[in-house]
Amino acid sequence: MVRAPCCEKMGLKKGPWTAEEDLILINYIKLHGHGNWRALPKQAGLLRCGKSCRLRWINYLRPDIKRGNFSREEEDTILKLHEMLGNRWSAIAAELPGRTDNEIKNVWHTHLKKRAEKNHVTPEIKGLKTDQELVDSSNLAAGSDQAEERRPISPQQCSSDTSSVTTGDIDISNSMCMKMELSDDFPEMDENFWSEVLFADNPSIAGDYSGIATEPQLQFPFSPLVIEVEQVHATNSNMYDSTEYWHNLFTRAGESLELPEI
DNA sequence: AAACAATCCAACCGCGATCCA
DNA sequence: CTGGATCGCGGTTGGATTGTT
Repeated sequence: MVRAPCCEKMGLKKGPWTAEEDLILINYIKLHGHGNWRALPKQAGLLRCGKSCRLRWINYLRPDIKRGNFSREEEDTILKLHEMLGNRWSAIAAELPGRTDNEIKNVWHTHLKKRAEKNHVTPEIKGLKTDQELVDSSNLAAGSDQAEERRPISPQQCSSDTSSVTTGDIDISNSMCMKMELSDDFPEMDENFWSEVLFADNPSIAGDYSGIATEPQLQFPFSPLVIEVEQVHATNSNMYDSTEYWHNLFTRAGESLELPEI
């Protein structure tokens, strides 16, 4: 059997996803689910192959995705699981809620591999091990040196443990992942934030995201959804990199609410 | 300030597994 | 049972960003 390569058909787009495409995909899956990835792009009106849509959803747009740096605990878990399972990223990801196999794979290759090699506890393991090997490697990992300093936070990434920014200012690490500290004139980030502020016109969308913005520091991974709220149809996604854009957006969102006394 | 190197990570590719007619 | 269609996984790539000289 000869398989036709993915996206072989002419006219299918490749490369980075635009905000509009993200929005189309999110809205389609919200309404119809994703029973058939192959058919999804055609039905949703996306010029992408199903594989690309699936990857984008799984690795980036899913509402339960946890963005930001990996905690020390998560990194240790990855090191231990990799010791036991080898490069079975999906199996490792299954033990880390909100993390994707792709993300774990990336963090392994960029940070943890070096750490493991430095500690001499994580030889490259391919495929399954025997039960006894699993026991042995687990014991080995449990006794490994975990006293290494936490690596510095990359300025490219947003994180739940970055130092706070000036009140009212917005720290944007990239267009899809921003973090801010609340100012006094900003709506409170509680479970109603998504439905009352960002999705006032479409409360059904808010439900899946209601748990995201409940911390004093808001983590905001879904810029396309904000775009929907603003009904902005930009052709240049670079505009979302603008600090001014986000500040104005949130200021306006706050003004639209009857805010409780803070 | 410019050039170059290093790093990061989203997205792609190919293949094996699984489903199903 | 067979084989086409689809899914899911792991490896890899390449553009963007950051750091260094």
